[in-house]
Amino acid sequence: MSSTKENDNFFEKVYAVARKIPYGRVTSYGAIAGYLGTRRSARMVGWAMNACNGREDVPAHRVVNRKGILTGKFHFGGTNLMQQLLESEGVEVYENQVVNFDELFWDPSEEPGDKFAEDQ
DNA sequence: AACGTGACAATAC
DNA sequence: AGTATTGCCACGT
Repeated sequence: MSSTKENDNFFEKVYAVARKIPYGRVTSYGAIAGYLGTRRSARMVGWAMNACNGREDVPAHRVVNRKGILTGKFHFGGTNLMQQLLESEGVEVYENQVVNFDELFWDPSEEPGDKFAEDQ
C-alpha cells in the first residue's frame, strides 16, 4: 500500500481505450496517445502496453504502429501469436503488417455510443 | 535520487 | 523522396 498510485492514470486510460477497440479493428499508438492528449508520447502508450503484458483485458494485439506493422509481436512470445490473433479476427496481416490498415484503422474518437455513420 | 530504457511519431536535413 | 535525429514521459534498475 503506500504510495498513492491507486490507478495508473495514464496506463488506465490506455487500457481503457485499448479495451474499447472493436473486434476486427486496429488502432495505432499515436491515435491512443493523441486521444489522451499526448500525441507526442506515443512511446508511453507502447510502454503502457508493455505493462499490459498479462492483462487479457487489453487486446494489445489490436494495437499497431502508424504503419500498421505489428511492432510488438515479439512481445507476444516471440511468435506470430499477435498475427494469428488478428487474422483470427478477420484482419489480414502480411509480413507483420496489417493489410487495409486504412480501413481497419479505428480511432478512439470514433468510439461509438450513438452513431452508426460510417461514411459520413 | 539519477540514468537508461522503450511495443512511436513527427520534424529536419 | 528516404534517412537521421529529436521529442516525449513514465517505468525499471
